[in-house]
Amino acid sequence: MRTAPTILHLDMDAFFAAAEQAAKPSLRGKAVVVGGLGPRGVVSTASYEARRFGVHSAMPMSQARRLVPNAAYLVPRFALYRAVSDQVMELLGRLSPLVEPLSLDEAFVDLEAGGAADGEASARAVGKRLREDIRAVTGLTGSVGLAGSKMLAKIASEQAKPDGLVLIVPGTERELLAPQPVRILPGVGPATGEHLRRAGIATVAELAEAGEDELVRLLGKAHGAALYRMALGYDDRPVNAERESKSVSVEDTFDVDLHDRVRVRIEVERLAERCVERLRAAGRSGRTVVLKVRRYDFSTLTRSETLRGPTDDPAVVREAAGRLLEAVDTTGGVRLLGVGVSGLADFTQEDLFAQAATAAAAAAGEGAGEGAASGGGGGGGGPAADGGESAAEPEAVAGETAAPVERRWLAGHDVRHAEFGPGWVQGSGVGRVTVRFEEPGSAPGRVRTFRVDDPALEPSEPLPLVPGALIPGAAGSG
DNA sequence: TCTGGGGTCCTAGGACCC
DNA sequence: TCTGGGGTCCTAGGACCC
Repeated sequence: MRTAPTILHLDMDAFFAAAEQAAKPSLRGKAVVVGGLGPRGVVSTASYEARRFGVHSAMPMSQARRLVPNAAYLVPRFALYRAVSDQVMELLGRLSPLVEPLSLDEAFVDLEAGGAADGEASARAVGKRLREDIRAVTGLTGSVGLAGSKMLAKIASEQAKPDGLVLIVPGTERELLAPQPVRILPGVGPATGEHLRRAGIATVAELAEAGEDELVRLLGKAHGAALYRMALGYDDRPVNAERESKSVSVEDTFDVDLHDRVRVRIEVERLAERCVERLRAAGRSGRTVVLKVRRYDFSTLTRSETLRGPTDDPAVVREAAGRLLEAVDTTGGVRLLGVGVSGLADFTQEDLFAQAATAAAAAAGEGAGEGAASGGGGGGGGPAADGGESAAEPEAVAGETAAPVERRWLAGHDVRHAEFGPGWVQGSGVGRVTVRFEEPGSAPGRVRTFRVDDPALEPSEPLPLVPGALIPGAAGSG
């Protein structure tokens, strides 16, 4: 807890939907819903225009379509959101070395650590300037909360939404929180809220009155104690810029339930491979393999197996996941499968063996020379040291690009036409693809339809939302 | 056309060790 | 032989968040 409101929380407004509206001028001011478009999709983000009709995150897409049949429905384009997120995080990094991203569109910043602000006036000025910079660089709006703690800064940004700034003056926390419903506190969701309601606790004031012992009795040791402190407005968690991920997982919900055991097995193996790809891309390895199964009736179970050492070997993870599957009853059908790896390390067991071998060799007085790749902090992604296979990667891929693969025109994705220029796919089917020709910063554009195999039409990368603004990592840094 | 995907943290019981 | 406790690891599930 500090006496100056120098913890900043930034939350971009309706981030995915706003990014799509910025990318597609014809959607500005219109209801836009981003999420899964399959039969079992849910809403990721709805634009404020769509929220007015009751659409919100996590709502089944089918329900959203009933509420707003005329909205634009789009799949998420994470490459675009990540690029915009990088721009925003770069701006935050200019304020302080202590930036803690919570997701693509949210972060805490410790303004004191950066020397950017030391009191109410300077903090407010920094927040105001940040919002202006974000708008200038990304074309999007973000809301800012400023307070003396993470919890209050987050509550402040929520109150600031959309497109605002709220500063909570230190010392006023308790009176501000007291009349609020308990659900305002982070960590109080539907279950805890209901639990407390049944105990006659509806507001933060009542939470504080109940006392720590009572809350621990109701909710358990950690949760009860944490909630009591938060109810008093007390929160001294530091902004942590160095959080490392603790697990990696992938999962798929199928459009229709899977019944065929062989098919289930194949899907599990595919998921294991995708999971390992992500693991390796992050330069990590893991010891515990987790299989997740959601059955036809939505009942969900997990089975896990801890290996003797960390691995990033697809075969090892695939086989572990396969063993775990054998112990699961899938009669009735499978709705979702997932494979995850936790117990992450920066080294694999093979690395350790290699290290041990190197050490042993060194001890034996042999190869004193260069072997010592390892070392502590190293990012060094290098997979196993042993000779072998490394040559195996690029050429197959290179060859494939040249071949005329069947192109799929994904709704909402960017394209470029040799004659008409940049646009995006509005829809496709029966051999035709409909494109709207517009781009960030342009006037709303017109629609044209082409044959799906029109050679003048090609997929393209997302364009910067503000023409001319630099997307970090795209061109040379400068 | 009910209910995504990627995470974090906590609890609780059993095994095992001291 | 009985009694007791503490700590750590593993597994499974649940709540919560974006």
